[in-house]
Amino acid sequence: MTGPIYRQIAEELRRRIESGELPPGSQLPTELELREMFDNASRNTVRDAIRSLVTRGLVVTRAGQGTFVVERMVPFAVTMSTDSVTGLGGGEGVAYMGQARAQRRTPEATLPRVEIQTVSELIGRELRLDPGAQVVSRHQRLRIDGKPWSLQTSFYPMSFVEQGASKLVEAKNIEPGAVKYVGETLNLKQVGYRDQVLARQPNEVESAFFRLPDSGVAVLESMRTAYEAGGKPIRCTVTVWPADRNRLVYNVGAVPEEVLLTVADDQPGSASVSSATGS
Amino acid sequence: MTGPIYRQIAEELRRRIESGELPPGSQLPTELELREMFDNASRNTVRDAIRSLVTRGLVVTRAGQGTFVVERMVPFAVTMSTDSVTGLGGGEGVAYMGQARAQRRTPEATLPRVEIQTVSELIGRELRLDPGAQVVSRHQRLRIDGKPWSLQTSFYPMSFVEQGASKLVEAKNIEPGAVKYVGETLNLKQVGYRDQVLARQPNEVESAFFRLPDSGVAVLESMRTAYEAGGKPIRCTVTVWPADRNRLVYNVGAVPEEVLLTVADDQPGSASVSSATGS
DNA sequence: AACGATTTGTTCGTATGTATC
DNA sequence: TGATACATACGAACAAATCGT
Repeated sequence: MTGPIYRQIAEELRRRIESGELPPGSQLPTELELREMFDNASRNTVRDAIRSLVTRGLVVTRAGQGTFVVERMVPFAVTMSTDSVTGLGGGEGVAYMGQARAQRRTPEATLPRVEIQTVSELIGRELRLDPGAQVVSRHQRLRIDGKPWSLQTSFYPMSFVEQGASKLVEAKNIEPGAVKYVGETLNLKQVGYRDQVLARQPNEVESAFFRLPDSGVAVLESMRTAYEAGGKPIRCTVTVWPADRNRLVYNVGAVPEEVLLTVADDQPGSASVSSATGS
Repeated sequence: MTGPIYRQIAEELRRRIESGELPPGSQLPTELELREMFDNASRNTVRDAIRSLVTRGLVVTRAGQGTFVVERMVPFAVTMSTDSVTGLGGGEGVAYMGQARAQRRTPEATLPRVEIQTVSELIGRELRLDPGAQVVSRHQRLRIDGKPWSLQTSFYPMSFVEQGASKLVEAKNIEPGAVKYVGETLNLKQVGYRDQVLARQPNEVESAFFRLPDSGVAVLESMRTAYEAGGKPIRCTVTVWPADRNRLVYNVGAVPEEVLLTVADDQPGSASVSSATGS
């Protein structure tokens, strides 16, 4: 056919996977078997083909065992906003909102690791602080059913601590919720927030914590900046999830209640695949 | 050190890139030069190291030219929701909202490619249609400044057409906006929507349209389901963007106006990198 | 616990093709 | 046209992980 050999092999395997001939969880032929199947191509050529499937997230390789079609777990729906039902006017721990909605699963968080840092350029712009200003960062690792789920870091202006919100620098959970605590202590009420959502490749720390394979799985990152009534930013929270088992849900305006309780249980990409077919 | 040679080489190169010693756009040493730099490792070993950097999105290779540190373009902020300023109670083309906000850039869309399909399981669940029901799909490709930007497909129940919204099956832009047209024709008013955001590896069509490299760049997908006052879904829109040059912005509640107009111009991952450092 | 068989992972050498300048 | 640089392909050997005996 056309194109390099490793690509032809990869395409053929992809066809068999997507047709269901190689169902999720099943083992691919070994590299030696694939060699024979494809005109005695070199083992390295077969491995190039497999590598391209790994990068696309279609298969995983396990040393000593074989190569397997990925079994996607049920994606977890993280509710990021709900106008109608919850009516979250101001108070509660916005950063924990999604976690609290863990349907039928039990979330747990490590104690926060608290640091006082010179603000980065990025966070400084969000919190509208001068370069060189100090911020409190509170970092947590969250798990669901014991499995790593998200990494989260919240940044507050150090001035909040000086003005009396001293619990911010304690490495303990702030019980009524950090936003509520800051609101009560400093008389600041959260009236809105802005989420910036992006996807990127994981860094080393994230790969290790989430136990991600060498490649193929991106992470979703949300940077949430919360504002008080005067329009001043109160805090900035950066949360990172592995993209293969999470989706972020934003409800805007009136959304039927039964939909709000729905758990997403489909395969990602299905919609666009069908829509994009046939240039 | 520890670990395989190609990993050591990759780590060393990554260090030089992130320290600024190899700034964005600069050329890496050639494979032969890298061979000499790293204890006369095999050229294949050097290539393995570079490949891992490509997969992480740190460098790109160009045949005949060399390997270069990636230059990220300014990420485009796609506004997905604004409660306060725009006050989008119901009408306007929700799916085009983000595009209309193209700051200082000129968006253009292809004419819609219209198809009548049997509904997929995924879309059927969103639109609450029975299996086997028919839907109208309207597919568009959007560009900004002539460069590919997003792929978008909207699905409507075929019953809408039978009830009089005949423009839905015409391969032309619906001028007042499709949602408005449906609303006026069928007396349905959009009162809310639900966005599901995920990230995944691009499929073939997407890779081709967005001209994505073989690996390293994920796509962001948003599936937006719009609801009318009775709680019935009106339409479902799936939009896909390349993740390396877009971020989705959700404004909830009161967000200061000057923030709404801000263009994001930072590097992704900066926030979490600093926060995650030091386990 | 030890061993062998199987399977993927790493590393090397070499040759040739293709893109770019 | 030639030189340079990455892309593809092959063969070979040994390492490391896994599993069953």
